[in-house]
Amino acid sequence: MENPQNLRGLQSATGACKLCHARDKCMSSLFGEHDYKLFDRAIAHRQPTERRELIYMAGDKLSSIFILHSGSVKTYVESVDGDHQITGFHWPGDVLGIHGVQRQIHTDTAEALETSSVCELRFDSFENLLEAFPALQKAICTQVFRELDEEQDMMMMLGKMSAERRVAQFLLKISERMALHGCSAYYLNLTMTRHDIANYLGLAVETVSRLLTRLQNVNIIEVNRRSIFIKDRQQLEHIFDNSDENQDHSRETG
Amino acid sequence: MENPQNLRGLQSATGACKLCHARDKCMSSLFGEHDYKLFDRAIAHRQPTERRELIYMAGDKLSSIFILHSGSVKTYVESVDGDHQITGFHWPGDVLGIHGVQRQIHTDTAEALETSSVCELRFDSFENLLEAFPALQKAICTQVFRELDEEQDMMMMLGKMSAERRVAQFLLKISERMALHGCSAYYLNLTMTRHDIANYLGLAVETVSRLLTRLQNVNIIEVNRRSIFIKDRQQLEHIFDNSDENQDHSRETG
DNA sequence: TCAGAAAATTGACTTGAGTCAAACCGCAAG
DNA sequence: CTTGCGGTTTGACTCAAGTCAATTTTCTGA
Repeated sequence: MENPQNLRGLQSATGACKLCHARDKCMSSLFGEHDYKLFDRAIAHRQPTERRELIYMAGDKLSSIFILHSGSVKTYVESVDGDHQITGFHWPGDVLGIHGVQRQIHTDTAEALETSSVCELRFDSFENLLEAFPALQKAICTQVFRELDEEQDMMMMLGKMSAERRVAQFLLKISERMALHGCSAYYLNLTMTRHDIANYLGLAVETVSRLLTRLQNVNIIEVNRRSIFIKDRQQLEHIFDNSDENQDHSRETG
Repeated sequence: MENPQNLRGLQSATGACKLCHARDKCMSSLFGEHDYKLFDRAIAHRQPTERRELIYMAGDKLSSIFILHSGSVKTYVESVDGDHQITGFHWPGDVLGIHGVQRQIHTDTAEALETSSVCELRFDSFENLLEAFPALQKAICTQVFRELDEEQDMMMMLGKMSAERRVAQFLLKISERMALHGCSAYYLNLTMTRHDIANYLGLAVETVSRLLTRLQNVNIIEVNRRSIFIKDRQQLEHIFDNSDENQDHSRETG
């Protein structure tokens, strides 16, 4: 197996991190000057991944983690019967593959939603990786705990929220995320299909479609296929946290 | 702040781990002879926690993690509007509080379902804790990644499964867990209310109740309040993974 | 030992969201 | 420019699961 310090292939990215547009969102920014160079050297760039192509697959041996450089990605887990649940959408700076890092087997599958590129951080064992990059420990920890938090939010959503509320939350989440990237928080350009959204939110496609048009009819958003313009963010937030004052206790609260 | 090596209070547990009945399920068992003694010394026993009492609360400063020694516990997260989602039920050997360990703030609340006791592992910072107990790093990692996996399963359940399937899965999960503890895998003695179960599964109490009686009527289980006897495990598994061959694609699969 | 509260069950009724089916739109390949 | 296909929307209808309400059972504490 390779050593993190080794360069890998022709496309190794020495110095590339310094120029990377996503640098401030990437964990590379957490390294000091010295470690940073090491890190930069250990990173390899892959050929861009096309829409529908997989970056890795559940069950695969895990020998790298990936940092999304550009594009967008969905991750999902599969159940026995071929059904699957999308567990997250990802944007530049996000780390992919962390989930399986300890058992060295991917537990989820990562699929590009559009042409995307990832930086690959190879290692032969998790322990060695952390030894080679002590600064990485904190970064990975942060990432893992963030995922735990996100999954908790998700459970709350899937267990307790009405369809309308889910859609509102979804739009708000994307909006916030876009803002983080210096993109408009109001003009969203979705890269996932309605199917993906529906699956992620635990709804039927038709329901998502209907709710989007309903939100359009009451002048909260403007929908045009994959583009969504948020006209009245306040109302959207209101739907998210009040959900119209009824339906609130529609499910058991323990 | 205290140091992990310091004993804490009169109830410090020197040697107690060696005698603990839950030892083989506890992370103390991961330590070698030397580290083990240190660990044992750093652990303090608390007064037993009564039913409905909290072990810790979301938002509290986190200065310990807890290992459940006896009894059972539920953890839940709260949303803005006072609603909450139960994120897990816990049994002896389980580690509680890991979730907030990095930010040093509890993100969930742990409440005893019956008189329970926990072992407390105090520390002033996560880093110091790991320094003091290098062996702990792996144990905590394992725990964290297990939680990630469990939350993924949970998302799958909440997003995709019919009510009947959820209940079947719930019973099977409890059954497996009981078996791990040397208890019967067939005779379950639940410590949580129907409300708790309903909340956990994202259903209404009435639905849970009805499904349990339905399963009883078709002779798969026998229900008597909190006691459930699994008469036909195979059928139960069948419900879980086939869910009657219909309803399978009731929700979008992306 | 008894009263009141909490938990659990059951029935009747409602409804949010799913299913089925048809039509529509827009891009990409020929 | 046409055709096809994947993705999206819309309408009509159904049903799983929720709500409301009443009753029973069990627990708790004075």
